[in-house]
Amino acid sequence: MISRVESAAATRRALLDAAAGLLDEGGPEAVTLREVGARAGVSRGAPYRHFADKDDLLTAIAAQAWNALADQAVTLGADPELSTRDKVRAMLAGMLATGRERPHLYRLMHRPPAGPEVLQAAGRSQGPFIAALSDLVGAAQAHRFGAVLLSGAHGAIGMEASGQLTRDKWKTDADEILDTLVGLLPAR
Amino acid sequence: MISRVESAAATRRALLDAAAGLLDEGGPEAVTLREVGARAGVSRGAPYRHFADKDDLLTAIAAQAWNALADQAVTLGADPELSTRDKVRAMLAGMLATGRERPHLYRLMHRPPAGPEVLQAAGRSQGPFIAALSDLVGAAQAHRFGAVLLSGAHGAIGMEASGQLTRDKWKTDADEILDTLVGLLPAR
DNA sequence: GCATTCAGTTGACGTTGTCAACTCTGTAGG
DNA sequence: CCTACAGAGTTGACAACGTCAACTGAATGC
Repeated sequence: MISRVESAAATRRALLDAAAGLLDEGGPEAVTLREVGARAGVSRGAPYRHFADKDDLLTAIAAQAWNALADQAVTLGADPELSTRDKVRAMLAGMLATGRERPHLYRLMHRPPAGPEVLQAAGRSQGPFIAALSDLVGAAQAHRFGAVLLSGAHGAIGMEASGQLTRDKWKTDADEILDTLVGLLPAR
Repeated sequence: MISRVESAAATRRALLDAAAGLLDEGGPEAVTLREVGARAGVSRGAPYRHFADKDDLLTAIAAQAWNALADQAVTLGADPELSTRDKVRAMLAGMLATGRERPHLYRLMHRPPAGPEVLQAAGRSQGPFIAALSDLVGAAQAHRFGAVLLSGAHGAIGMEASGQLTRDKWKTDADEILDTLVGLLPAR
């Protein structure tokens, strides 16, 4: 038997999935509440029972994506097979993979201004990152290194997405930039 | 006496200025062709005499902004008072200033996918940048260094704009990240 | 002087986000 | 078991928007 709250939660998930799918397939302008509702099997007004407005729905998608990245970071941080340096590298590579496979979602995740919901989810993904860096460079330097690494990775992903970072022009790509950035860390 | 082509060019400029102003003041959703026309003193249909559609108008604004940055870079590159390292630093600082003072415009400049018009204007701004780096690290390494520096700067600007790079959380800011990045270059 | 070109206007249409009123159905309280 | 309620979902309506087609008018070239 499906209770009412279960059914409502399922609809909410269906709406999020539908919107994320439309975003991936057709970019931001393809995400219309009417089409989101249709894909989720409900009407155009149904989303307003679960989200304040369209922006709120998009924010929820961004937060969800950040949380998925956070889960991945937590898993990587706890992996005993990986060196600390490889953990850092893998966390940045996870961001790069999102940027390449789901560019519109990636851009949505960095849409300003980030609300508290998104900031918290993003912060959760940065916890294991800082922890790994603390192992390598000490707690005092971890934040400064982290900011440089994260900025570099985020910038490379963005420039690659917009078509500005091409191997043709720069003789390199985002992967190599990640290598260079991680290479700044002491090897331990 | 104002000829017809002069008047048309003036209207085109007025449309660009109006759209850029609306973008700065109210973000992307504040840029409506109706309001752009009103600010430029023409009707809602007038923009279609100068731009294919709204997207084309936004692209023109992005290209214009890149060209302004390119002009600045050219001037900096030719400044005999500045050390090569200071030139590089100043060029990146120019990007940072745009990102802080006109965040919506900055985001528009990096909107994917960048059309040829935007790519060319952006490339023009990168010429002096590469030239300065060649002075410091040699032509062979200039591109690889340039990609890292530009990625780092762009990422820091973007994270600051979205509210993710705060001194409270990272004990640093975009200025210091720029210093760190430029510090990677040999001092000459 | 005349035809032409082209910037600019206006009316219209489809799409979209959003609200208000409505229906319907589990669920809680007696 | 019955009733009242809460809340998920639907539908009609509206304003705003991008865009097109038809139209106007004036500067330009011959």
